[in-house]
Amino acid sequence: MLKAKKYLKEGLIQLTILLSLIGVRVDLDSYLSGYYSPLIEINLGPSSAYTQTPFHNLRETLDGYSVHPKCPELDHFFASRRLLEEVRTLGSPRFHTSLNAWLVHQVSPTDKTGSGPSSNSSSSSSNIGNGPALQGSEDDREHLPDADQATPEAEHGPCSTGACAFPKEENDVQIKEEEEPAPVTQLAHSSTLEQESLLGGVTSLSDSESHHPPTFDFDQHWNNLLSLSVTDLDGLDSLVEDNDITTAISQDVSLHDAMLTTAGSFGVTSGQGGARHNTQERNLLSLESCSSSHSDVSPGMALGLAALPFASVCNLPGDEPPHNVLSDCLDEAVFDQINQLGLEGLDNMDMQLINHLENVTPQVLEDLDSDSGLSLESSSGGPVSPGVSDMSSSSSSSSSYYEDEGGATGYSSDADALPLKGIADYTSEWSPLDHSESMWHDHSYSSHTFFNQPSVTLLHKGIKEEALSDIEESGLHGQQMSRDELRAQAMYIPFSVLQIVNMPVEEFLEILDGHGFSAEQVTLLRDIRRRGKNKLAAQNCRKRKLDAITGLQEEVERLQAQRNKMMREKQLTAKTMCAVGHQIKQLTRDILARMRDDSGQPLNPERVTLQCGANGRVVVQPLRRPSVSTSSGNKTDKRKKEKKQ
DNA sequence: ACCACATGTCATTCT
DNA sequence: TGAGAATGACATGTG
Repeated sequence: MLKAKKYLKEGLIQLTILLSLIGVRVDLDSYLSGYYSPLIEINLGPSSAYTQTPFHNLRETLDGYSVHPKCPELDHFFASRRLLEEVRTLGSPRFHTSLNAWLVHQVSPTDKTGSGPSSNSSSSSSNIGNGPALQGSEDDREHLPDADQATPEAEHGPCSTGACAFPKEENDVQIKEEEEPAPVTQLAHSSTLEQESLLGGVTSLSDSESHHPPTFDFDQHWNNLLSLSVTDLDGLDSLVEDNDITTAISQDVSLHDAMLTTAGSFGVTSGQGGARHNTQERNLLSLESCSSSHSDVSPGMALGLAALPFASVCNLPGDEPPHNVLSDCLDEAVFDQINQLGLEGLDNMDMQLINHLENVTPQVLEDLDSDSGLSLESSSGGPVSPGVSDMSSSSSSSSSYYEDEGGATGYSSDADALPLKGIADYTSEWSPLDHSESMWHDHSYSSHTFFNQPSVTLLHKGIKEEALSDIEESGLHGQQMSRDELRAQAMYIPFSVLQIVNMPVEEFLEILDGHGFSAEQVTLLRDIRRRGKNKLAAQNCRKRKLDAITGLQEEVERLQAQRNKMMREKQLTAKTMCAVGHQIKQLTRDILARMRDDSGQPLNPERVTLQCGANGRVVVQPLRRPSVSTSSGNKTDKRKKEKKQ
């Protein structure tokens, strides 16, 4: 019954489309709002049609669910999605691809045998080689009672009808991913062909008997469009695990449920459940670890958003339940559409995605989080190392050694990865560790080689201040170590400068109080920390200053360009006005030359002129002599001046 | 030697 | 009230 209802709606939609092609608008909102709600009209002129909620409308919904308003990735994501939708509608003005999402249910599970409907690569063939695309829909509409029988037939693959010219579609999803860089051009191409085929379909509706069995040309056509939608929804399609089309249709599983049930097990085929699920959850831990405050984002969601342009996951509010963050904000209709996508090769795609995520290094994730261009805080290990988590977790402070706020916000090094207990467990070892990418830009005081050493043995207590001065004066160590490093060594402070600077203030205060440091050592520790913080602050400040200068320069250029443009427009307008004035004058002369006064003499253009009134009437008016008027005016002015005097 | 630039440091103010 | 961020000014090293 549900299938029949769907096919009835399909027929209605297709009828609506047909009617829209001839300029008749049909409001299916009330009809379909229960299933495809809400419907949104896209006014595309004479062929406007009602369509289902476009995905980009989720932006507002997401706003309602407190998605971080400053998330640039999200902005980019929705902006690009909106643009893509606009391009799609431009290229295919008669349909909105979202409308066709549920038609993909006719994709057969037996498509693995090579007869399945192509979601993307078959677009050209189906558009070119096959006749009117609407023919299939017409047949579909005529065979609505046979919809249940038609579905299994469709499951045997549309290529059985001869409509598919690309029989090998086992990895259509992968192909989709590979061809993703050129969706717009492909879309434009397919859209043009689509229009042609649609027009052909309109003209050939009457002779439907001579055409192929139902739906497949049309379905492939829809699938072509849908494949783009699916490409757009690549962050979601991995959440659909059911390949069985009939199951997808009959069970009516919402994506909401799919997200919850397949969270972390995206793409896992039924029956494999457990272990793989855990494995993928583990895989996602690295993704989640990019921000500890977001650790409660569900793996499924994380993966789904990982497909977004570098995952706005990290900016999602961590205190939001996962389904509240995404699934609640997704339209129910979108869920239905996506749920019903019988996507072949989804497992393959998911595994690729998983592998891709596994290959994402913490450094990459850190780069995604950090918007700073400074190299000082980018370490080889990155802040997303487990050590950081350990440290921050072991720390009683809420802050971390690495403050991920963008810019030069912290001394970043592998020393940060040391658990604090390990730091506290000092005896005679320094542990600056690998600072190959550390913040030490001070070419005057330090060099990277010092930090490349895995560990530097602390100078033992026998070394005196003189030794320090000797070291400082000596070329080698004096060049390799910063002043504060030397001072710290000289004062037997068992912490590296990085540790001193980056540790939370609570830890720092505990160390100052609890380790029996002398007053000089405490002062030095405070100075080292202050200088280190200030060094970073200075670097940030300079970066901001440069950015501000750059921004101002760009604005100056923009304003100059705008000024030049306006100047050109002004000149052009002046020229136009001059030409128009000249034309008017010439026309006036012509007209006056053909007119006669009461005595039958032609009007003198020197004495009269034509005036166009506000009501459109043109009258002849005597022309004032400017010399007379000005002279009289001057006389009156002179009189006024005399009166005043 | 001079200059431009990068970077560190200090002092100060503000949050 | 202290920590830290921000920033101007100065010092220093480098090319």
